[in-house]
Amino acid sequence: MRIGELAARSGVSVRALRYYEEQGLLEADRSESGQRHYPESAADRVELIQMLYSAGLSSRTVAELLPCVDAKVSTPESRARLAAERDRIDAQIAALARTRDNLDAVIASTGSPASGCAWIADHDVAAQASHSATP
Amino acid sequence: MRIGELAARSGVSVRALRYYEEQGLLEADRSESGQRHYPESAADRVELIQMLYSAGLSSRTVAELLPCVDAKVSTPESRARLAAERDRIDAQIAALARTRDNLDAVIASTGSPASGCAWIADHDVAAQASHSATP
DNA sequence: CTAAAACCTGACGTTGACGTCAGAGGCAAG
DNA sequence: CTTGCCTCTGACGTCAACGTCAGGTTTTAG
Repeated sequence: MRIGELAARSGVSVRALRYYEEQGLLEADRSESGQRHYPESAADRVELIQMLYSAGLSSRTVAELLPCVDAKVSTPESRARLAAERDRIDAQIAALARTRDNLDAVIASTGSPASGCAWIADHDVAAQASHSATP
Repeated sequence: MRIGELAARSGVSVRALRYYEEQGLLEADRSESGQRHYPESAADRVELIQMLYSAGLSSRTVAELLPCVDAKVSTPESRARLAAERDRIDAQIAALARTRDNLDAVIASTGSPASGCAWIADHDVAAQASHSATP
C-alpha cells in the first residue's frame, strides 16, 4: 500500500510516516518513481511506534529498541534496556495512579458544597506515603 | 523563603518557578526591592503543579484547574473538568499498562535465545484482548 | 488526453516548558 | 567598601514531533 492509505489505516498523518522513516523507525520499499510502498505489517509497526511514543519514549529510544524487538535474539544490553523502559513505565503508572487518586479526592471534596477542601494538606501525606513505598 | 531556596526544596529550577508565576500557577509576595518571597506552602503547590504536569496536563489546563482546587466550592463546570481529566488519566494508565505488558512479552520472548520473537504478530491480539477487558 | 488527486523533496513554522545569556540591582560577610 | 552570591527583567535559544507551504512529478478517473 502507499503512504496515504497507510496513514488512513493507522490514523497518523502522512507527514508523521515520513518522519518515522527519517528517524529510522519505519522502512519502505520504493517504486521505480520513488513512491513509498508498504507491506500490510506496516500498520502494526506504526501502531507499535505510536504506543511507545505515547508511553513517553523518544524517537531515539524507540529507534534503539525496535531492532531489539525485531531481532529473534537479544544482547544483554538490549534486554537491560527493555527492562529499564519497562520499569520507567511502571513508575509512570504508579505516579499517574497517585495523581488520579488525588483528583478523585478533589472531586469528592468539592462535590458537596458543605465539605471543606483540605486537599493540599492531604495530598502530601498521600504523596509521601506512596513515595516512600515505591522509591 | 526566596526563590532559590524554593527551587532547591522542590527540585525544580528557578526559571521554572518564574515560568509558573508567568502562567498564573504560582503567586509570590514581593519584597520592597522586588524579590519574590514564598510561604512554606509554596513547596507543596509546586509539587502539585509538577504532578499535574507529569500527568500530561498543559499549563493552561492546570491554570484552569488550580482555582477549582483552591476554592472550597466548585461549579458544575469545574467538577466536569476535573472528572474529565481524571478519566483522561485513567485511560492513560490503561494504555501504559498495555504497553508495559507488551514490553514484558518482548522481554520474555527475547530472554531465552531459543524462543522465537513472534511479538509483532502477537501484540495486536494482546492489545485487543486487554483493550476489550479494561474499558 | 486532461484534470484532479496523490506523491515527492526540501525547507521553514509551531508549541510547550523551560535553558541560557546579558546587564543591572540587592544583601550579608569581612 | 568591596567581594561574592542571589535576584531581577527581558529576550533569544532549544528540542521533539510533527504542520504547512512551495514547486514539481506520478497516478488515477473520466
